[in-house]
Parts: sequence; structure tokens; C-alpha cells
Amino acid sequence: MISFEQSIAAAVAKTGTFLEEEVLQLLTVPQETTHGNFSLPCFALAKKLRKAPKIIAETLATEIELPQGISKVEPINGYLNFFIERSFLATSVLTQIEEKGLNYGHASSNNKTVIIDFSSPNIGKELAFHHLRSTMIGNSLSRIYKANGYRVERINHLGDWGTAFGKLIVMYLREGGSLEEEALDQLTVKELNLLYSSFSKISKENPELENEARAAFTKLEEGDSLYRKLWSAFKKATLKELMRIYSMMGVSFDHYIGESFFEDKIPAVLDELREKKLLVKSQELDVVMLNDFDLPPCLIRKSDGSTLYATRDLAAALYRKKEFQFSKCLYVVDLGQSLHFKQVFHVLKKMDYEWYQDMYHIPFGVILQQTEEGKWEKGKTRSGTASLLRDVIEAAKEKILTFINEKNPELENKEEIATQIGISALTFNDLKNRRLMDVKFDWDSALSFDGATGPYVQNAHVRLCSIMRKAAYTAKIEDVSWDTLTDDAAYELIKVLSRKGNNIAKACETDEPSTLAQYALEIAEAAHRFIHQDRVLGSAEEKSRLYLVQATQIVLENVLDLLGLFPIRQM
RNA sequence: GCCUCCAUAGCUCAGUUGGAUAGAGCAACUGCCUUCUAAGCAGUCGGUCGUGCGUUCGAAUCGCGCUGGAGGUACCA
Repeated sequence: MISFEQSIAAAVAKTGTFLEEEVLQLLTVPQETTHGNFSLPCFALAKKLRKAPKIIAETLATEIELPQGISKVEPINGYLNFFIERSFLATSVLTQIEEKGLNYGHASSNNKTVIIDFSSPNIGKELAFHHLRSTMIGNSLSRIYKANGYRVERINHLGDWGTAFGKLIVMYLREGGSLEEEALDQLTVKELNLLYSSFSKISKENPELENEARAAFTKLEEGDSLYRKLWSAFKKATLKELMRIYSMMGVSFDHYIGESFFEDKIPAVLDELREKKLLVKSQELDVVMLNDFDLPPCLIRKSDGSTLYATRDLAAALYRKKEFQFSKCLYVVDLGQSLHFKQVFHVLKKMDYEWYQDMYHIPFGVILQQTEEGKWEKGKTRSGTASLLRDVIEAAKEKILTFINEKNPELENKEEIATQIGISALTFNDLKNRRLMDVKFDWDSALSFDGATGPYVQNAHVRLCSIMRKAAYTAKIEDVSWDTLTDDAAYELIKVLSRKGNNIAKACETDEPSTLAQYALEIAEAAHRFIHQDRVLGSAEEKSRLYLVQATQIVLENVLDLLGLFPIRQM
């Protein structure tokens, strides 16, 4: 399928003024609808041709042979504007949707593997509200990359190793926790979370507890059987709750490979670093110096010999490269850790691994909540001001449920739908803006059905489905009379649908789900306008309009899916 | 101190591989429901794109300086 851009470029090139690639590069989509569908600014060549841009555009307009589907060209102020014939655009777009269905706008397989490391919570802690960011950005990116032809490996790099476990073990034993199998099986994350908070409380007055915790971790690393037993019980309890929340959110992983998995792979990494003469002693610990990149040293091993975050990430990177032969590896982790990733990637570079440049940190901003004084603040796990994700989801569901009871009390599966709308609302609120922006979370604006929200977008989908359901038949493309889909509302909607592929590609190139979130809003707005202005059922144009409704529903459903929102059909 | 990120309407943000008169939503105000979910649509009001200089035919967008905010910066992750 040749795109409009390509055929315009070919037609312009034929006049001998521009090269085809130049046109493709310069061609823009004007903001003003009166300026047509595509616009070619002729300023760049003015100097070379020694002619005013205005003249160039005018000459081009008379010389160009209109490609198929372009109804007219118009030179204005040095721009050459192209107008697509409405019925031609309708035919072209809707035929493609008919052929590709949900995959319309997707790229074909490129035989490349991308690894997406996301969510990666710590074992022993409950998922906090801020974990939503990595989880939902990563989830959406996995879907977007897949739609772009990549093979995707979703990895949950669980924080299941480190001094934190020393703390848990110390507290558990101190509080006389049972060592019986059965009791260990019954452990919940909630109880583990409590151990953490009492640890930080008690250690304030008894600082030696910190040393005890460190020692306990060392003992765990050495393989003490009791400690190992406790550790795996803690892990099991946490995973149980994690899986419950992930499945509720519609998130899944291909691999759960925690940090502990790399425990026995670390000596080899240390050997390799030594062999390559990168490991040096500094202030009692082993580091890799990175001054040649203007970076502080990367800490590899503590003075007591135990490992650090960076060490495990190095081991994980080497393992992933070997195991998956990825062409890209993404780490969806908050902005605060950018120095860490920069260091790890540069250590790989110093180890002479060319693929260090295929490693990408995909940073994002934090979730802020407004204080009573109106200041935006970050919730802190330590001070207990951070909300638990499950509580936030539950609260969102309750609020939506109240709304449903008011508006549509007859709805079946109210509870389930309320949960799905609630989670989608939280997700959309997280994804609608660029990753790097902090999310200013506000209940009212996140859960509102008005404006740039999940419920608004879902509602558009629901209304389309509702029309389809009431029609009780499926419109066929053969029955579409293309001339009836040329009024402003239908035309604007079709134009929006035509941009799906470009938006998916852009979202993928920039690792920005927000591109698709904004696009979902555009579809919803155009769809609402269309069904408001052009009555479908019972109208003379019913079959054609119903077909457009069906096509829009398919596009919107897939875009919602790529964002990780639930494309519900009734609400 | 050094490094990174952010600054666009009263509020929350799009727009950033340079293109025409800078766009939405919220809030406020005004219309539109016997008609496919008014959970909607249409309209009014609202701007020194933080600031100065530079590059360019053309800058919210690129470069440099400054201001303000957030984060990171050796034994947490």
C-alpha cells in the first residue's frame, strides 16, 4: 500500500524541482484544516533555485500531475497544500481496517527481540501506588513494541535479594515468628510490611540492629538453611499477592527472574572484571572507575564482600544478552536511578561489549499528591504516607461503583466493570502525559468522565458498541456508499483513524505510551462528534455509517489494549 | 559544588527530527436531551510559550548564559 506521502513525493519529484526524499522529509500535516491534508513548505530550496518560495509553490502547482486520491493542490504563501479527496480517503482507510482488523496500523515482524524490564518490586513489601508507573508504562510499551513487529520478553526483575532480607529475618525471629511449615505458608505480605516498619522504628533507638541485619544478610548469602527457608517463605507470600494484583490489572510477565537468581553468577562477573583489569580497590571496596566518562565510580563490592545493586544488574545484563540475544533492552525505572544505569552501561562498554548501546534506561517521573496546604508532594514509604496500590484500586472501584449505581443501576457485573473502569482510569491518568513529567494525582480529575480521562475514552468505546448491539447486524464493506462518509464529522473521524500506524510507530520510537493516550482521546472525541452529528440507526445512510462505527470501534479497542486499558463494551 | 530532568492560559497538560493565526481538558459563563449511554455535543472567556542573547528565510521547538522548581551525587535499591 503506497501512502499519500509517498505518492505526493513521487509526483513532486517528477516535476524535477525536489528530490523524492526531500519532499518526504519536508512534508507536514498542517494544523489548519483549510490548509489541506499535507503541506510542502518551499522555503528550503529558495536559495538554491534563486526564486521566491511563493513562485516555487505556484510553479509547482501548475506543473504537478495530481496523484490518485488528491483532489487539488493550492499554493499559499510559499506552501503547496494538498487536499485529499474525501471519499478516496474513506475507501483507503476503511479497506485497510477491513483487511487488518485489530492489527490495522501494526508493523510486520522484524525478527528483533526487545527485553522490557518493568514493575520489579521488592519482595516483602506491598505494592505501593507509585509502583503503578513502572508497571503500566512497561505493560503498555510491551504491547506497543509487539505491535511494531518486535518479539517481546517481559521481565520482572524482583528485588528478592539484599540487606532488606536481613532486616526481615532479624525482625521475624525477634518477634518470635513461628518456624513451622504451616505457619510460614500462611504468611502474608501485610505481616511482612509490618516487620519492616517495626524494624525502622526499633532501629532508630537501637542502631546496632542495622549491623545485625547486615550480618543476617551475609549469613543468608552464605546459605544458612534456616535463613534460606525464611527467605523463600517471604518470597512466596509476596508473590501470591503480586500475582493477584497483576491479574486484576491485566498485566503479565514472561519471566520472573529476581536478583537472587544471579547470586551464583556473580563470581564469574567479578573474575571477568578483574581479568579485564577494571576492578580497583578504593576506600576499602571494589569499584570500576569511570572518570573517562565523567562519571563517579561504579561500586561493585562492599567492604565486607557482599554484592551491590550494580553488580547484580551487570550479571543480569550479561545473562540476558546470552539468553535472549536482544537487539534492545529497556529498563522502565524511575528517573532517580539514571546515574546508576549510566554507570552500569558504561561498565559494559569498558568490558568491550558493543551492545552496551542497546541498553536503554526508560525513566519516568514520580506520583505526587496534594497536601492540605495545596503543595504537591511525593508519598514516602518510610513515613507511611504512601498509599498501597490495592487500597487505591479499591477506592477507585468504589467511586466508580457509586457512579454506576446512579446512572445505570441495571448493569450486570457491576463490581467487575467498576474495577476495570477504576484501574483503567488510574492507568490512563498515569500514561496520558509524557513519562518524564511527574504525575499530579487528583481523585476527581483522574476518575471524572469528562475531559482527558480513562472513563471518557472507555465511554466512547461503549457508545460505539451500544450502537452496534442495537443494530443487531454487521454492516458489510460492500454495502458502504463512500459518498455518504464525506461530511465533516465522518471525514474528520476517518482522518483520525488514518493516523493509527504513525502514532504506534512514534510511540515505539520514543518509548512514549502518552502518544497513544493522546491519540485515544482524539479518536474518542472524533467518534463522539460523529455519532452526535450523524444519526446512525434509522437514517438513510445507516449501512455506511454503521460500518464506520464498526471500524472506529476496532481501532479504538486496539488502542485501548495497547495502553493496557480494558476495552469494555458496556458501562 | 557537580550532574540530570522540568518551566506553555487561573489549574492540569498537548505541541519539541525548526514551518502558516501556539492547541486541548478542567474551572467560570451560554446554548442543545420524546431520538443509537447528556457518562455527550456546540460555543464564550482566557497567552510577554520562565528570562536574555544567538543561529535561521522562519524558533515554544536548536545553541549559550541566567532565574525558579524537582531529583541524583561511595558501601540502600
